[in-house]
Amino acid sequence: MDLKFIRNNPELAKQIIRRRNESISIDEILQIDEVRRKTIQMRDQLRMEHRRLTEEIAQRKVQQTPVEELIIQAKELADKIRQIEAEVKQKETELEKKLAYVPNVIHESVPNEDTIVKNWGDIPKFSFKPRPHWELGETLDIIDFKRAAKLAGSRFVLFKGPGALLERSLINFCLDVHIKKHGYIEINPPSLNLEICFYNSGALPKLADEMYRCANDPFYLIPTAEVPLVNLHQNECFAEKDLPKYYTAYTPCFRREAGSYGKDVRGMIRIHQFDKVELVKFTVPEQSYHEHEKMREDVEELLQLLELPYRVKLLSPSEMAFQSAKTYDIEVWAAGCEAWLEVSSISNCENFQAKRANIRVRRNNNELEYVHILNGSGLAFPRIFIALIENNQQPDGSVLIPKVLWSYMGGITKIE
RNA sequence: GGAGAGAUGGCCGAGUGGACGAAGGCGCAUGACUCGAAAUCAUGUUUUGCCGUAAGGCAAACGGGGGUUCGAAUCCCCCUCUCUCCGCCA
Repeated sequence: MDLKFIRNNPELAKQIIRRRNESISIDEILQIDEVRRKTIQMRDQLRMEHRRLTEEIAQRKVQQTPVEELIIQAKELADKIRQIEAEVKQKETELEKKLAYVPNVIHESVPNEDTIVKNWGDIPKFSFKPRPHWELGETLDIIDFKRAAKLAGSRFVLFKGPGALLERSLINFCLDVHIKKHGYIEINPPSLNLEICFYNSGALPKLADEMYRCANDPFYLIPTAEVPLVNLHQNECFAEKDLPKYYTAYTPCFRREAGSYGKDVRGMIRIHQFDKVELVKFTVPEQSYHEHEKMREDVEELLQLLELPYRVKLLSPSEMAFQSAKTYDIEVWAAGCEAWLEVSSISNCENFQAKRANIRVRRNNNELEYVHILNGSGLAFPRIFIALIENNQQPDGSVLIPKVLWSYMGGITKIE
């Protein structure tokens, strides 16, 4: 929601804030905006007068008639303008600060409660009690939490031998499907990004506590490749024929998990650094919901190829990310933890990020318009790794590798 | 890290204090000419904010920020990025 939207639809804006469980005050914003506009009018009026004076001075200089009196007048005016300019700037800053906390609109198809819209695959049955990944990983010597803790403390993981290979294979497999089959362009971006990029994508200011910040440099570690991918085209203007644009990137993702001390403490369901392949699309507005469904299919296809049972959840407004207008979460079943793990979140952010990052499209009719930007995980790995080894474990403690990964695993079909 | 050069509209490129939102060229759009096209000619061709139902009006912007001045693309300071050279390094 931008300022104009709020100004034209104050009641709707308030309703959206309520439904999303946000707390920013629309009335306060409108109040500041009104003062701001009045001040701008005053400023522009004075500037006009000042300009007239300046032009008069220039003319008189040419005609060599005296100008001292005019200069004194202009000087006074200039002082006054400087004052009012400062006021305008102050109001604008104040307003900007508030607007930074205004979330995106909600798409009409979003329900009030989280809704499961699809189930795929059968939950695996076992003749024995399936073990969780932290046990399996230790027995197979492919995950080492103790040594990871030596390096980085709790909530970090370290893959070893075939485990490291499996993680790497998963990454490559996902990238390859997106690149070769779905037409995404691979990007390998910096993992440290400038503050402005986080603001543009919607991570800042809201999630400041969730991110790692560099002490001596103006960077944050990215919590997702959504940040660099969305910002690739910062301050750019597409030609309509160049859209849609599909990007994918593998990056490590860093999250402080500040608000989740008691949650998912065992294993690697929730860790500070994890691998993820991300998808981002830039589209014209009228295509974005179609592209949103397509992106979801792209992600689902990976899970089907990996033979992991999953369900698709359409999120309610209070569960959606700040920048998203509509989000699907995809969750896989992990037999050892006996839980559905979120492995992808697929969002249409409409023009929210495009407005912040100033990314537009020159339409065929020559008009300028903000693009729509979508993002989705495809996929988030340690959790895929978890589901894979937990679901594919055998009575003897070994783990079968799905067929699609064999070539990536150098022919290994089983970890034992 | 040190030294130097640069950043102007969709692109190239001029502009060292007032007549510059910005010459000239290219590109693009529309029109004329043409059976049609090319060439040629003519006209047009940035964005943002504020006011206005609209037509339109006003203001701002020459990498970003600050300063000098009645007046800044032009002078001064800081920053960013690009290029060249030196140092260092996977």
